[in-house]
Amino acid sequence: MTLDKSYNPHDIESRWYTCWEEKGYFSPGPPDQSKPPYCIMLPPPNVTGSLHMGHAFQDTVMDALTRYHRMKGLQTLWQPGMDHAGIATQMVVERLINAQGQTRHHYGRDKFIHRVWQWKSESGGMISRQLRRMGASADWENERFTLDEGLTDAVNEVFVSLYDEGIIYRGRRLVNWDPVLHTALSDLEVLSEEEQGSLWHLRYPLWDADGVLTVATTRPETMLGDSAVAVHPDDARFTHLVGKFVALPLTNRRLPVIADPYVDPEFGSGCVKITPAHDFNDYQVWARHRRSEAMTDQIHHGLINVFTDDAAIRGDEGELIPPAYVGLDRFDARKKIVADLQAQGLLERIDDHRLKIPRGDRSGAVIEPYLTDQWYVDLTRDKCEDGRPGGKAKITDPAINAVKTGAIEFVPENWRKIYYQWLENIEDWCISRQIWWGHRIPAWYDDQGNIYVGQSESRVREKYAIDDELTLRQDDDVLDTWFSSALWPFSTLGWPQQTGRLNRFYPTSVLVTGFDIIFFWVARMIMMGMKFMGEVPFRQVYIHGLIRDAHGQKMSKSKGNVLDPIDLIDGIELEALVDKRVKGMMQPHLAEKIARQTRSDYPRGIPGFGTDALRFTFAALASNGRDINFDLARVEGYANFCNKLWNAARFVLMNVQGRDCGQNTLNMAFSSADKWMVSQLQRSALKVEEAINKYRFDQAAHEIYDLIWNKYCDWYLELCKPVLHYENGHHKNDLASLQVGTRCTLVRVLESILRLAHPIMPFITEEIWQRIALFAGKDGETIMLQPYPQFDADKVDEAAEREMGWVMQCILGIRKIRGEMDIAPGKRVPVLLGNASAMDLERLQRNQSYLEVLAKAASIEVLGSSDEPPESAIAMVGNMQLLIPIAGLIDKTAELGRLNRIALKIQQELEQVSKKLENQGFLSKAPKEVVENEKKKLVDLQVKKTAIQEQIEKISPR
RNA sequence: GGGCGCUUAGCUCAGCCGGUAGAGCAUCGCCCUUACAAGGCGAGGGUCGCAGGUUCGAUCCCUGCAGCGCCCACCA
Repeated sequence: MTLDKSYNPHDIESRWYTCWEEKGYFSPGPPDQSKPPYCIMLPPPNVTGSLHMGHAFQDTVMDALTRYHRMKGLQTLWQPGMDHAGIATQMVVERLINAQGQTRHHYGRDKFIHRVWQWKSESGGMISRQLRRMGASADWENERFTLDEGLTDAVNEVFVSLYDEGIIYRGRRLVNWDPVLHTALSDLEVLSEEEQGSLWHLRYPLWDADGVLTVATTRPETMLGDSAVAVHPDDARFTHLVGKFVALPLTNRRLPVIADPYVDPEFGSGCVKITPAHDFNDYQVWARHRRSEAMTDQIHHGLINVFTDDAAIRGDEGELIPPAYVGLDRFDARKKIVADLQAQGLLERIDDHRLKIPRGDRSGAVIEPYLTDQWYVDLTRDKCEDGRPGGKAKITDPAINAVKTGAIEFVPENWRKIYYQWLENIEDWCISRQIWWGHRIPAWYDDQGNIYVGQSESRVREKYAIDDELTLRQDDDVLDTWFSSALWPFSTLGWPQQTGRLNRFYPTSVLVTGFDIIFFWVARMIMMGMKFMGEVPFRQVYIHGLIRDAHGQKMSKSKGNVLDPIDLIDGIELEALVDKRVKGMMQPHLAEKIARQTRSDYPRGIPGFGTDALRFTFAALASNGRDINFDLARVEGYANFCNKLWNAARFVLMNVQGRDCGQNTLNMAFSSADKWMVSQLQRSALKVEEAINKYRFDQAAHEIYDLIWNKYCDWYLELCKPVLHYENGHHKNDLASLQVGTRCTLVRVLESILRLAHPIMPFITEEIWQRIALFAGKDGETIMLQPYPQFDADKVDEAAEREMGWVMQCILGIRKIRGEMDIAPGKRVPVLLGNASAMDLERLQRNQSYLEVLAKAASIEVLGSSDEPPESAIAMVGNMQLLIPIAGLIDKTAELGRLNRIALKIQQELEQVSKKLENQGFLSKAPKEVVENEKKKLVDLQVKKTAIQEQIEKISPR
């Protein structure tokens, strides 16, 4: 049972993960009714997806929380699963079959869906395998998929119930239409970017008079669907034309000139063409004027839709659309229309113009506002005046209140505001998609177009008493993927069945997610949770930042700066990394640049750091919810940290194996160092716990790092050495009696540290724990199920802390002189103590061996008040002087330089402090402790100053 | 147009209730000391974006400005 000479993450990680999973440690286990359960829902990744840095980070946080609470003894569930990701997945599979020269229409709906399922079973589970590599202790036995039977039941149940209540409705209006994917999208799936475009100034001739009215537009091709021209009511340039008509060029229609405050007189020509079927604003203007007398012609025409599903000019609007344009794609139509207008002298000019172009988030296609029938969730009840079916209050209200009342808490808090703003300005949610992969809308139609909504066709026939003779046809559309995601916190737990899991784990404890899906997902989960469970879906929402590269750039394929978490764990050769980064890159020059950059950034590829190092890095970088610049150097540093822990464990094992380390001894003696170490452990345990409770994983990680490296390794292990190896030193008798207590402390503190670090670094802590637990008097199958270290005030020992503080100051003082004087570390130096108090002498008595070993002191002599010390280098510990004689050891000039630097620093501080103390305002208004503190500082500095000054004089050449 | 955030060491970031600053990495010395050179010991490095204000005292609170970033929104 020894540890390998060096830390090798790879074999221990796969070994322990398999063991944990097989033994069922990830499942929640039996409930402890005395404590509340703890539950986290994994934000379901897309089945198409593979693990990226954002996931890896998020999973680290969730797993750390899960392991922490499990160790705290709570019944803990981390619910995993995957999302069917309708559009994304359909696109992936379509691309596959396109490569074989087929389209989904060759397959037909059923066969295509079958093909997608087949694809899912072949290559869908990659991300869950990768999650396991991250050490995720999720309840895999109950993994769910949004298209599972149970989840589909939940979706149908919710849909039907909201429909029956009038909250879901079907309506014909403008939607965001993706002409490439041929589907409607919700507002959220449309991203507007500023792009360079033009503003065309078009002349519309007056109908009954000479002259023209110039309209400015960014979309000249939609003019075929114009219904009016609008000006501002107060715009004196045009008041005489309001109520008159203009001729729509290229057609023989006349359009009314209307006045509407929507128009900005300052912009363009001050006249706007109103094209209600192709612009959301125009639609509203039109709606305001549709019943006016001027619009009489237009009522006859209705809304003129000029596009097909592909955004080409349509031919079925009769004579409204001139045949010359029919069938042209929108961008070709634009060119032809502009050219034709120009030929007729109706193009006044073209200005360069920057404008926002809406694009589909998946296809990148320019989105068209398009008039179609779609299904909506009503989120605006009290804002709309048209006659939608009645119902209760808006379902956004309880969602807003859940946060306002504090039932749900955002961490960090400021995301609340963003959440409110969005929910308060929301439009109805378009939930139907014209694709095949997803939950088919549970609505059926008869030949008359009547709508019947129910869980299934048979339920519908029953519910509406429809005869079997009557043919019903199910709606072809599927639901927005986010509709099913919105139900995730309760659908995965069994709803609509009232299962034990549902009762036990809903509401869940915390949702861990990125700010980018607050709207897509978080808000909708809260809405649906409040509606169907009558209770919040989670009590806290921890919002984390985005993972960027080391210099704050977003990671993206086209920038070639993407890191794959699995590569950081396993390592990757340079050539493989280059291949990966340029594969599928369309622009060759970009590929070349990325390849060059990659070769220079990672000349030897990326070494494998192991999962624990990666996880620790994520934890250490996770401060306060802001974006995270991921620096590879940090992982390297934390891999070294793992190695440090590993070697510390080796040291401990070497010293406790086969020896008495206190398992059977009752009355052990403990040294001050032992007590100090135990005391430090308490303080750290408290800080780590507080940090985790605040989601400050950076603070938790730093505390653990500091405890292990600085306190345990650098100080405590070194302090143990004189005791453990006393045979080689003096003070034999004193130290021998401490050996058992030291071994005991050594191994027990290590064992506690492992438990403390386990939520962040599960693998290395388990591996070591298995080897040392027995020596620490622990048994158990796994560290995973051991109790988390708890702060114990009784084990805080302030006396020991003071004493060790003194010891450390002595050691540091001597080391400082040694370091700055370049005295070889192996060389022992004599040390003299001047001006030592009785307390100093007592402490020396108890701790002399530490000074001898850790500071490499050859001898320690106490000077009497009348003794004249030799020329020495000096360091101060309180009022006591540590002196190292110069003779033969130290360069006098160098020591003088050092002393002068110290003197200067003291002088500066002294001036600051005395200035403060001379300030009457400070003395009278500052709190007493602060003043006292400054006074004490002043005295200390003066003592130090005098001693240093004397020393300078003493060794100065005269 | 509205909202949010950021600016601290060469780099990446902490910094609580206001008492004039810390970490990791990088840099520079000295060391292969029997856990660890993936290491040890030591050192240097900051006008806390700028300008005001409040205060005995401001990196911290307030106001303004500059720069950077993000989110939302219907100027054709």
